[in-house]
Amino acid sequence: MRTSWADSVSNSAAEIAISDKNSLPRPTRSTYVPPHLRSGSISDLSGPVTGTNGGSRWTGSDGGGTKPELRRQGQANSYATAGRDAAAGGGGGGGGRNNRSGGWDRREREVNPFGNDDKIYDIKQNFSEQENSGINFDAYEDIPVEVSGENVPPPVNTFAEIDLGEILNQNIRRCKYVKPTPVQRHAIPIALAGKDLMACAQTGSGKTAAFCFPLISGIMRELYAQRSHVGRTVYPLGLILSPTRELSCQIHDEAKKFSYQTGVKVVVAYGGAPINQQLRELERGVDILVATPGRLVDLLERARVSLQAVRYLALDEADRMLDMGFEPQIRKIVEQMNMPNRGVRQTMLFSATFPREIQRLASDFLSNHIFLAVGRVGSSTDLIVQRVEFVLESDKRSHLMDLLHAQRENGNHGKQALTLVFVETKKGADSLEHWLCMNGFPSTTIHGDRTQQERELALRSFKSGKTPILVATDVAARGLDIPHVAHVVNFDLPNDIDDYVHRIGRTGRAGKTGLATAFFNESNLSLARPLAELMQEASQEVPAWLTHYASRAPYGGNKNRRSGGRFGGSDFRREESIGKNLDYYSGGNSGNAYEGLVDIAGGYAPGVTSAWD
DNA sequence: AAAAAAC
Repeated sequence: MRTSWADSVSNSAAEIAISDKNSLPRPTRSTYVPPHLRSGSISDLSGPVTGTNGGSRWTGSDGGGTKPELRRQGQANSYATAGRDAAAGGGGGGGGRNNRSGGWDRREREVNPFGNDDKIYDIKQNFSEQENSGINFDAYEDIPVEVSGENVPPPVNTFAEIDLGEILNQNIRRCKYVKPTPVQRHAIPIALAGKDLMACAQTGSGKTAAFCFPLISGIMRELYAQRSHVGRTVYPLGLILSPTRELSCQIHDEAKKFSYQTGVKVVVAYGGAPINQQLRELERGVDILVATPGRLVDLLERARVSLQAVRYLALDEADRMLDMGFEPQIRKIVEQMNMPNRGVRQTMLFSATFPREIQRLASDFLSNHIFLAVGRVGSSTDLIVQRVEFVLESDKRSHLMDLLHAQRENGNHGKQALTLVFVETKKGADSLEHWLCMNGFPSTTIHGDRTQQERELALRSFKSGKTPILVATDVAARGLDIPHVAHVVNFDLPNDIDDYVHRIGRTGRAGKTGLATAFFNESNLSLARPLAELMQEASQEVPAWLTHYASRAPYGGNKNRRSGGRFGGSDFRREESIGKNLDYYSGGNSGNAYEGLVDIAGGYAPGVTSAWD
């Protein structure tokens, strides 16, 4: 029984894959060029992407003066053919897409990220299993959708409608995805059409796959986009950035599953871990680089990575990536590191929340983008039961203890359900964790003062149930897909309602239900109004005392950018054009499949989405 | 004020 979108493989299988990665046999020379390609002259390398001298894309100095030592693999005929080769386990079929990876057939070298769970070939046998794969798709029907922008491609209802190719389809089946989630149904066709995209979708609704599939598919399709390197500099074609190391790892793990046997190589780079291993991995070739910003800048400054060949840029948790703390770094990476300009590359931004001012800032990186919002009110799903309790600072620990005791007694055979406890500070995390352990609740903690090793150990220990309580700072607030989290406790509430949305989104994933409890007191007054509104929109019970605090809170005091208190899903261009009494889309919108608000999934007539609008 | 992100 699975609860996660991509991590449909059992934890143990995933761990095997991780440990195998460390013992992978490596080619003795990363720059090996197979004999049949050695005769390839440099003039063969002057394609649109790989041409160092005449190539229009590479205008930097990387190749200047030195003789470029580019690898180029045989042209693929079609990836469908490669897929048959791969499925048959056949040896080096000439021209297969898999040959991209370095000229020699490395399929046997590729760790199967699905481990022992790889049973896709008997589709019929697996069909009933798929239907029970733990993804509750019914929970995603009736979902309001807003799309704006020019020439929006229509959504699809099945993966079969999307021409992703046979290999990707096999991986989709291996992941036990039966049909696309709403964000996937809309975002994948938009991305495949080459459009820039800003996409808001609820936590846990399958965003990673929504940007990974088009990236992988696009890289497979582009015959001229051959992987290459100049000296020790590698040139990824796709770049995926995320705000935390653990999230980058998670995206990498999922992307590895999606790209299995496609020949598309995914590499991850993040701080806190020895750089040498990451460098070696990069040297072996990279098509899609998943990274945190700091380590990427390091790699760029060492000239071990160049962004000149990037055709796809995806920012996960994009509003976080563009907030005050990250924006300068992102701007440096995107604007000052030889990355092709917007409009040349394709840019996709994903998040569950998208404050209007961040949308405005993000438009610097986008070219005529399509805005997509998929989700129910509040962007907190109504799969999560939200509770708020008034708890004085001094009572928080004993109150938490009461909750944990009750939970243990109600739980399965006295086993503690996985509980994620968010606190404000790193010190507070350590001290609460220590206190819980002293009081008989096996706990661990994850925050930025711990070593990366400790952080990853904590996460594993929590996932496995060894320490069923994880005390965390906001490092764990976004994106992490931890199956079976039954309860999120906001021991300390965040100051920003968007952070609250992301935190509680660690439960209630993949269509499963979850519980979120918040401890509210007088130090959280600024959150009273947005929290009350959010809960009300999600049809949650709002305590009278909270309504009271909310009514006394000053208007506009918080940076609630939700006009009318709605879920953070509305195109800032639309709002601003309304404000200026201008129709931003007067020219281009007429040909749209959807104009304005259309409920595609729910079967409502247009205009009946007022509750959400 | 706090958190995250390179060495």
